[in-house]
Amino acid sequence: MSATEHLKLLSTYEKLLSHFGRQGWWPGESAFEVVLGAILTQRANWRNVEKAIGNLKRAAIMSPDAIANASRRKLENLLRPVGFFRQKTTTIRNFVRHLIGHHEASLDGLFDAELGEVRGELLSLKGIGDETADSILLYAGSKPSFVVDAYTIRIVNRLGLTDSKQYSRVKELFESNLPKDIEVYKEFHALLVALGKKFCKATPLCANCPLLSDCTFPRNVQGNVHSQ
DNA sequence: ACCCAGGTGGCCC
DNA sequence: GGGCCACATGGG
Repeated sequence: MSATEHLKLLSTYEKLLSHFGRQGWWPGESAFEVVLGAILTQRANWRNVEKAIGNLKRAAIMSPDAIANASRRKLENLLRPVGFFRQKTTTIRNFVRHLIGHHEASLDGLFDAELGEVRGELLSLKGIGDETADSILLYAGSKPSFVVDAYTIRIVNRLGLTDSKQYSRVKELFESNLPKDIEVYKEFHALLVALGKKFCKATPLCANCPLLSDCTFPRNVQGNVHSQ
């Protein structure tokens, strides 16, 4: 990546921060709740994730042990609002069983290893892929692992920073061009999601987009309201 | 009646 | 590596 593009990435962060303000991610009262949210939000609206987490809290099932002791059917019913609830129930049960079996039910125990090692451990659990692993590492474990999502890829593609759609490539783009700062990683990802939700859908709503002048997305296509 | 949401894994070539 | 599919609920 050229020096110009390096600066473009940094200025993108500054522009998003001044436009949207601090996002303060991840929403959640505890590290364990962040882990659950990271799994539950896979291809799901956050509103529905909040419902499911509310269901767990009301049922007093918010610890690794409580989840391990709950029946599959009980969990599935509580998690129903997020969609893909059978898969996510399996993933969450696998996660807490791993935590109990290998780390005495302690998240600190899980995170008490090198980033790459913990990442590999998370990825070995079925249902936890790149984005979920990185969300857990960054927002629950405070480890410097940049989180890439569909919006992130779409946005850097449209900014002309890369044409790659590969998770690992885009992650590397951010990690090799940003200061290795947990707060920057946390905030940048949250800001990209804020931008994505508001302006960078499949059919973009470009009017008032704070990055309009940096965008290389083809103009004058149907649905694209880039100003002439 | 559509379309989409802060993905993942399996299978195919 | 890329393309396609199932997984499932709820809001616009």
